[in-house]
Amino acid sequence: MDSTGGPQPPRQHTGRRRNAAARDAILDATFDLLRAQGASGVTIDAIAQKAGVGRQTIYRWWPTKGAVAAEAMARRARTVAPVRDTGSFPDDLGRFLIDSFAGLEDPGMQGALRQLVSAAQHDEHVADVLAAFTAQRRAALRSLLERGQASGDIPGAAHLDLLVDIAYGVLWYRLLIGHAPLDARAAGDLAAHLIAAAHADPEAKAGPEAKAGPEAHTGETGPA
Amino acid sequence: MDSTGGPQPPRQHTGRRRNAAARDAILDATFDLLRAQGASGVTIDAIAQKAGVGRQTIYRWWPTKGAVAAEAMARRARTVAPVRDTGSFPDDLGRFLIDSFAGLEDPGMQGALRQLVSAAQHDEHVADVLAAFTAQRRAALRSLLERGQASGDIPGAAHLDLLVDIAYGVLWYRLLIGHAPLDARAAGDLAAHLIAAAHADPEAKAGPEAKAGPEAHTGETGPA
DNA sequence: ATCTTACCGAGACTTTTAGTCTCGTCAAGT
DNA sequence: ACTTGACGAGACTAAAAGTCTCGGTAAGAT
Repeated sequence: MDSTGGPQPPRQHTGRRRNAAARDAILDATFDLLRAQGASGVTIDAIAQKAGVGRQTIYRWWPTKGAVAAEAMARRARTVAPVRDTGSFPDDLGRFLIDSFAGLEDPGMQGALRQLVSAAQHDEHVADVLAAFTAQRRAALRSLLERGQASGDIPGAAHLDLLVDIAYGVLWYRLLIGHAPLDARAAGDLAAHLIAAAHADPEAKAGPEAKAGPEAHTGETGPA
Repeated sequence: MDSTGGPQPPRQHTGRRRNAAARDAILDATFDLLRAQGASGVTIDAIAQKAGVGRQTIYRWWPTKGAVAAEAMARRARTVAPVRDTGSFPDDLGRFLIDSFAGLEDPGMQGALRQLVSAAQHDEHVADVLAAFTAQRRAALRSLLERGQASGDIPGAAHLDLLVDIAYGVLWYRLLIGHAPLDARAAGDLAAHLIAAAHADPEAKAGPEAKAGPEAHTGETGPA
């Protein structure tokens, strides 16, 4: 525990300017608590005490506890799963998914991400952060798939958005339900599936009213 | 609101036997509150008042609030998405997915399921119910896919478990993030994808260490 | 140099809600 | 008739979010 900040490091005031050190201490303490003790350990009191900060200092800069936790998560989540370009699209795709899954190896990180989704369901601020984060990840994967289209590894007619949702759907579904592992083998299977599936005719024989008429979209994206 | 039970229907005691009517009233009230007001409206007080029941009566039969909510959800969720057998596997698969997505049309039901996942992350009883529910749904879809294998619509070498996770992964991912619709068109696209993907060689060209040997695991895959 | 402003840590305070405890009541089983 | 155990009601405790106030302190303006 205490991977970054100790319980109560002494710190100077900065007068009438916002204290960046206090801000960092709060976010670090929040992330550490989230990883170490799960959501139940993250209370405003605990954050304030671990960061060596008054509670009001937290509420001066964030509207709710969820907003603090969301920003603490988002700060760390940027470093995971870069898009690479080795020249081989299948390699790049497989590597991207393996990296994405490997970023979840730490049980603390798994728990933190689960809590992020959980909190997003009843805290608008968290929902915003989660939406932005997942959108950025989808965009990263989509850009990779578009490169695969350019190189001919994926046919131009493929439904890239569906492929992206399939990849992240499997990831989040297994993360939240926990019925199947998220290891390198799963990432490889998934990469193989995406490439193979894209090659199959995307306009293949569909179900009954698969090509549903204009009445299909109920009202764009649902609530939440 | 008040789709099933009114606020306070008078009810008789049953003496030293458990009152089944009280039990039903509690579960109905919980489900109605969940649909109508979301998770924030579901308090033990509100359930007890709406059901016309004492709070202790709730705690006599369920260990936590989450357990009540989970059982209330599970009671209703059984009716959705039956597996049909029309003789045409593609039709049956498309119909199953359309039914599954249609069960989420009601925004109240969407919210209720989101709350179920959310609560499962910090309540063991809810997690158990959610695991059992999702496992039952996966088994239903898997049995359908196995019939597709038997009929030759899906090759025998396909990874059925991955296909199942893809279908439910897309469903839950879109439900929880809310970036894309869950309508009949999406269900049709998904059904077409599953059939087309299964036809592509499942042992197709994979990523870098897709068929990972023992050394592929960077640092042992995490638990979960 | 002094004054004003705004942040800081601390802690008392309010409010909400989960969960416990107790009590008088009432009907089923003996 | 008597015992048992569920029932409705409500007081009670505990935990935690969020608000309010206070003395202290340093940056920036006069």
